[in-house]
Amino acid sequence: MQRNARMKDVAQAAGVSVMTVSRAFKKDASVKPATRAAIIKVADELGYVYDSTAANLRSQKTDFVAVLIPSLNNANFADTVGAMTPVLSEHGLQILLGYTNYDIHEEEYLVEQLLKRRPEAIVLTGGRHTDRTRRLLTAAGIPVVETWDLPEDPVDRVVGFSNAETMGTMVDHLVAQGHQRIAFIGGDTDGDTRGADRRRGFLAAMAAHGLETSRLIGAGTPPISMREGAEAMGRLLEEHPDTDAVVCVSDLSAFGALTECARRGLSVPGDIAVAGFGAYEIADICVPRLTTIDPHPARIGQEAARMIVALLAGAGAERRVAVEPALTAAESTVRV
Amino acid sequence: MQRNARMKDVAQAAGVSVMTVSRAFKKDASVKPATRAAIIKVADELGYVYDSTAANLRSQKTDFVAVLIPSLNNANFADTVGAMTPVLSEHGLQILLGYTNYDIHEEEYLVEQLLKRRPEAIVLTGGRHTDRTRRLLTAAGIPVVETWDLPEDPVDRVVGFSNAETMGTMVDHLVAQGHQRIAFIGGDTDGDTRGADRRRGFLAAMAAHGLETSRLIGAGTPPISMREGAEAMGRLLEEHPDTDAVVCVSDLSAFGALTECARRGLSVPGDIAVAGFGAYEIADICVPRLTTIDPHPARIGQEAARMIVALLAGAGAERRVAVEPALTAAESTVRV
DNA sequence: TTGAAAGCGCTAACAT
DNA sequence: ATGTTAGCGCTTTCAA
Repeated sequence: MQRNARMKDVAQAAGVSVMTVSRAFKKDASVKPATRAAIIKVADELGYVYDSTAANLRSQKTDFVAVLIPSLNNANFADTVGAMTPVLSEHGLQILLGYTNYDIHEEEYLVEQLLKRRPEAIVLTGGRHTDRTRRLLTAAGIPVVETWDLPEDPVDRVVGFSNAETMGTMVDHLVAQGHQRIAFIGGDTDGDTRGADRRRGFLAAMAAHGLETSRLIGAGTPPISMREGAEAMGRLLEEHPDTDAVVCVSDLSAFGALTECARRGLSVPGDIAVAGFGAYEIADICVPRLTTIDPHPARIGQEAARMIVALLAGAGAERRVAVEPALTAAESTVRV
Repeated sequence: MQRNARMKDVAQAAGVSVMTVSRAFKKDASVKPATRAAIIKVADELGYVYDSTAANLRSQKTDFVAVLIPSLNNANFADTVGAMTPVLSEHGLQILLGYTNYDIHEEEYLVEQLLKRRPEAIVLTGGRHTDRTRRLLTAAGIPVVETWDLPEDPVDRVVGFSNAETMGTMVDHLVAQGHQRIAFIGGDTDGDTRGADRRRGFLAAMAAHGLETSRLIGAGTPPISMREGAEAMGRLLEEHPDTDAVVCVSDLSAFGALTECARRGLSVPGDIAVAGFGAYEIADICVPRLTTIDPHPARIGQEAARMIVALLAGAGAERRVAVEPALTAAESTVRV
């Protein structure tokens, strides 16, 4: 077994031309089955490994799809990527993953780096980017899909939902449960643009109900952890002891808030109702179960991947696919 | 701004040769600053984007490091990858990530696919692979780093710890707390080889203490979710009501077990002690806090990345780096 | 400090 | 069903 066999070596050993080897490897129907079998056998013996870097250059196709998410360590985004993978893989496409740490400048850097790899398409999380990012994306001339948002002026295509509007559903639910003095626990900065949109949506919905919007607790720099959620809950209970419900920017911070209540001997929802966002697994198993909003992360991924496959096949695709989030009311806000 | 400018176009527009443009882009000191500035300016105006696919082929370097993890949706592995990223990125290396769904055959497929992309090195999770995977890896002639395990016969290099031996620490701790009738909740299959190693380690440690090893609860196909942990806890309490402690294969299943106790009105650790594995954030915030083992996922990633950087620089590196896990005793197993 | 020639390992296009 | 020729967009190498 010789090191670093090339297609040429396989061709020589099999007594055919390089082109025939190339065809045999891409399952071109025009290669005689016996010839292909012989080639595959020889290639195996030589330990030949196909070199896609050469194919990429010659055919001007990399079969890469660049995907940018805010964080690797987030079940929601993992679900979106997880749902994209089989759809893309089925069409020979491979994901080139990057994570931005919730920073649009980091995103700009990554977009620049990834475009050099000549992906066939690019998927972003969120609808807010630097001007330069937008320029780079537009100039790249490939399908661009923004997800987890539904911006007014998408770069190209969008699959997602309005984080702001969705909060209206949550506030409506809490108000219907009889809550009025409702607080919001979220990030201090707009680094997590989706989190910031949720805060804005919360304020708008409260105002629409004619409710006071002073109970805004900053829990730290996004993403907000369980611990930060717990700390914020502590501050909320001290600064606004008469609060009767709290909406958290995610289920993780909401769970942290729950634990703080447990440690203080407060009953949820008896003393205070707690709601989250994201439909993480924890929401459905913690005690009490968390009222949350399911943004259907896997559906977003699937739709985005389908869109890309269609566009790369030269077929059309909608510019805007709305994936409607669903509120799941559970024990943490519903008094029995 | 013209579409698809090449280096040649930039060279023409700047009135220099392609080679000078190439040098200007890689910050070759031999290019006169003024020349470089002019080239960068022209490139910008043309909307030129460097094409690494061509460079990859010619220089036989992709600057890719392939990294395989069992699942995207796991904070432990995300931490490992997250710690590798900055170290590699600093040296111009980019991660090409794949996930195996805890399946060594899926791993084999991915290794085969990824090697075609000609990565400079490859990082795997775990020390158990198919024979073909091992052959492919060996033949690739690049640094191979196995992580999250400490196999006897590594393919090349290892950074990790013994999942089996680490369980000894946990059993010792529980025994020291006065527990004897200790159960284990883990996967039904060996798909998660690390989980299976933990189960084996648990059995060995129990035997070493002369304790009964019949309380093995299968919680489903790995990875074991919170929900499966809760269900398994339910079965454990029914089948072996006199159990006084339970070790779970991960903090996630352990948390599920905790919630089941809470729903049944059982006190932890008063009625039964519960321990996990992984030092996930939840272990340190749930009520009661979980006794767990911190395998230092970030340290594993950092060491693996450093090893790769060293090897690619032609420097030496240890074949075997042990990262010692640490037990954190907390409320869930310690009676006050 | 810059340039010219050659070529990385494949595949498109055309030929037979 | 298979082969020949040319070339993808860079960088290596050698030269000046």
